[in-house]
Amino acid sequence: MDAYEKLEKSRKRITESIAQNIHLYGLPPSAGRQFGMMFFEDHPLTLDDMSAELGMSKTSMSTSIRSLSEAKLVDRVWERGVRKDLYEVKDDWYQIFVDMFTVKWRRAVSLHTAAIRKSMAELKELKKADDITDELLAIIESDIEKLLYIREYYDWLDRLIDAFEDHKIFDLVPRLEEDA
Amino acid sequence: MDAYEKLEKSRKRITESIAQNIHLYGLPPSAGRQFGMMFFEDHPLTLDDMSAELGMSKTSMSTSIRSLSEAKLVDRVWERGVRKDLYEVKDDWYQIFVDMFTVKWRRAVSLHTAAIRKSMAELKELKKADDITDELLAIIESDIEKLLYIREYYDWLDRLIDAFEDHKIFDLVPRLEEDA
DNA sequence: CATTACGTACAGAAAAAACTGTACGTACAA
DNA sequence: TTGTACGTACAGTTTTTTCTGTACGTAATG
Repeated sequence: MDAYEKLEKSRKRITESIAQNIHLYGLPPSAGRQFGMMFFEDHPLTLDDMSAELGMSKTSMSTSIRSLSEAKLVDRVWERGVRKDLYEVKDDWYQIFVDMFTVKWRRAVSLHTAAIRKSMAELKELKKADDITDELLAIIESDIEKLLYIREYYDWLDRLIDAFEDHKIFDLVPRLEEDA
Repeated sequence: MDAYEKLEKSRKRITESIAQNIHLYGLPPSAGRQFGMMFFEDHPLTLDDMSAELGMSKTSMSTSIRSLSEAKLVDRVWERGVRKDLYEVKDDWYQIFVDMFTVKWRRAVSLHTAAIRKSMAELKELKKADDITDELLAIIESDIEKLLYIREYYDWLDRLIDAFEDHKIFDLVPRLEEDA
């Protein structure tokens, strides 16, 4: 094995490690491979570059780069005189984490909150109905209690997301461990 | 639609909302449905109960309850005189979030860190070889820089996980919003 | 001891997700 | 205007995941 192959092997291990864990970002392994490969390239790549490098179809590159882009792991960049779309990985992994966390959980909180609001309204309406037995009323009250609890939880989650988004999290857990 | 159906509809909305978002916990929608259903039941359930309630096979219940258990969303409980396994959802959603976060990311950090250590050692070894061109050496140095960066990032992530695990996160983002 | 109830391993079926090639719309170039 | 290069929508295929039914090991019961 020559030096170049050894280098490739070293890179491949890291890339595969990323590929195996990218599901934490809601992305398939191939997107992780794409990200890893781009991470070791020091310049923006076109879809054709990626296609050639990974031996996958351009269509796949197109769809997965969109996923990577929506999860904010890559940026589209412009270069004078280049007609093709160019992409590069973001270089701030802390910010990548924050963005992923924010995007993914904000959406979840939003969907859940909407569902809770609707169901809560229905239950309160139902409570007023006059054909309600005491037994059923107790269940309704119990469900309302549960919804109040999870609404409170989602409020906490929302504030947690804020703490990431506005970087307050770095006050609690500093980026750099300054050694003496 | 009678009152009971209305109640079911209200519950179903919440349960479906959970099912659609449980992928954030690395679980399939059906596990979310299972969790949601159990959330509204006020007593522990057997696999047969779940099977009947969700209209799915007992085998499926068994496998998905294991996933829910590993992700620490449910607990197995014991009841005198009951031979069947009983499960109930954890009632502390804040702790559920913390556990999921901890379990999922700790594993990722561990795997990544191991990969980085290996590749780093290889690269340092490779640097010493005498058949290395200046060009290749520059690439190796560059890769080492990159690995140093992500190692630092994973160290931060590890400390972030600590902050969740030991509940310091609740100092930054308090559980209860105490209003005046 | 035999019997019964229970959970799950395993293999196959069904469903979902990822990937590919073709075809088309758009935009720049000549 | 015509031609060319590009990205992606879409339909079909492959791969992966999820779900089911059968069969078996284990433990409690009589």
